[in-house]
Amino acid sequence: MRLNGKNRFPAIDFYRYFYGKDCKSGKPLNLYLVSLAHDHLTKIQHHLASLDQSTREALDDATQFKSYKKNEYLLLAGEVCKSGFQIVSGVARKFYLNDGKEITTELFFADDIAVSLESYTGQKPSREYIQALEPLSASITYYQTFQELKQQHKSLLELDLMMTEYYALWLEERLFQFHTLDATERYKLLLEKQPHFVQQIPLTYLASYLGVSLETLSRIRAKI
Amino acid sequence: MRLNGKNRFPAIDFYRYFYGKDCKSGKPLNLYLVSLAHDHLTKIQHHLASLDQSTREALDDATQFKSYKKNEYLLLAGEVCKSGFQIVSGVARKFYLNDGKEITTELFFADDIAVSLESYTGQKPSREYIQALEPLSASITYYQTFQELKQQHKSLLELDLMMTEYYALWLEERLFQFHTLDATERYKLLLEKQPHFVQQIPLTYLASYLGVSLETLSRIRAKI
DNA sequence: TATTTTATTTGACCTACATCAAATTCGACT
DNA sequence: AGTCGAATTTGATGTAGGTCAAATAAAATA
Repeated sequence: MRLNGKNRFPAIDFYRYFYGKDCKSGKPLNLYLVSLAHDHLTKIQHHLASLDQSTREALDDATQFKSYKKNEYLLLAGEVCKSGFQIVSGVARKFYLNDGKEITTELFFADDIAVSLESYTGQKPSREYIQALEPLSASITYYQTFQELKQQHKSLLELDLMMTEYYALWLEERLFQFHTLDATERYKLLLEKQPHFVQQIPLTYLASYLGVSLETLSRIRAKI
Repeated sequence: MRLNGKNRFPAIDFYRYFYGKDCKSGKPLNLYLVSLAHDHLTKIQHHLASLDQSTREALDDATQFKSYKKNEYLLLAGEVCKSGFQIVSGVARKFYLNDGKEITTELFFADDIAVSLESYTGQKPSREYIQALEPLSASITYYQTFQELKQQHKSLLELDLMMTEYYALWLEERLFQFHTLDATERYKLLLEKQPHFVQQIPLTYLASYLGVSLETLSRIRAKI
């Protein structure tokens, strides 16, 4: 699949976690990442822009489109995550089951790449589900193929490293937020920095993603 | 610095996050990683073992030892994390300040590699501190040097990717635990799987690492 | 060994948030 | 428009764990 010249593996949501200040006090927050993630994404963009022609073509040729209906699963727990899904359009979520309850850990929008890292990197059964929340189309790159491509094109190996670093930074940021912000602050931050999350994601999933109960999130919204 | 043949960049604590069951019920836990991290470390070990001679020597030559006194900082907030620290002996912690309070995010033992990822990968001022908790010696590899080595030796680029993946998996596991276990369960798990943490780390830091107050941890210990 | 300092425990109280349950609003479909 | 089911809100109540303060215990230093 080719997108003639248009960057692939690009944005991973450019605005995600580009936070600058504490939403409670309004004063600069002692924030872990602040603009870090932003810089890191810029780095990735640059890297992508400077991929040589043959690499880009090899990469494009290795991918294919696939469409999913609303609520359809891109990945089921128990399956091996044999490919990475770059969202072309639509919205998806990643979640796991604990004690019979779904815990949503990540939300995916256009350009984001959805994988279950543990399953993908180890090629073992996933404990996570990836589910389309609305009709969705994704460009798919198979693990096996990408592994081979990385051997042939060092720049793709570098790309993989950068994206993994980015994910790790994102996880650090998430941990940071859970440790330092209360539910209201987390919601306000989301509202400020990723308003599309709030607009497009059903409350249940949003609450789970923010680590609060549905009822509490509802009260928070009423209060603000 | 050479360690004639002995693997470097190795363990990162082989037993870390190799959990199999729920400490509350004793029944198998719907656990995210279970043996995943273990497998991933095995993969890293294999990769290390199969580095070719020239690569290993280049790597060894690029490192040097450094010793730190108790409470001395390997990295201060505000500084750029210009190197990775592989602990040879001693114990260290990573923490940041929030609202004047220290939040400990990671504990390092022999063979672990201590860095501030955001600072290291972006070569920008760190928001985290890394501090020796007792007399410590570390083998140091400079960022700049390692970047160059990665260009010359693809296997080191692959190594970096694997280690970053490992760190991301570790972060996922940590998030998982915070979402699914209460303070007592987290402590019990730590006690079961990483007893050396409990033995060697002062309670204050341990509490912070577990995300509870000092007093609560003290009560948990009294209760068990 | 006595004395100060630091680490840990214990107690009393409080708050953010969960849980359960009922009410309401919103949408989809006939 | 009217009906059914799902999503969201609102209410009442419970609790894990935080905070502040005081009491020990342990460690360091004179």
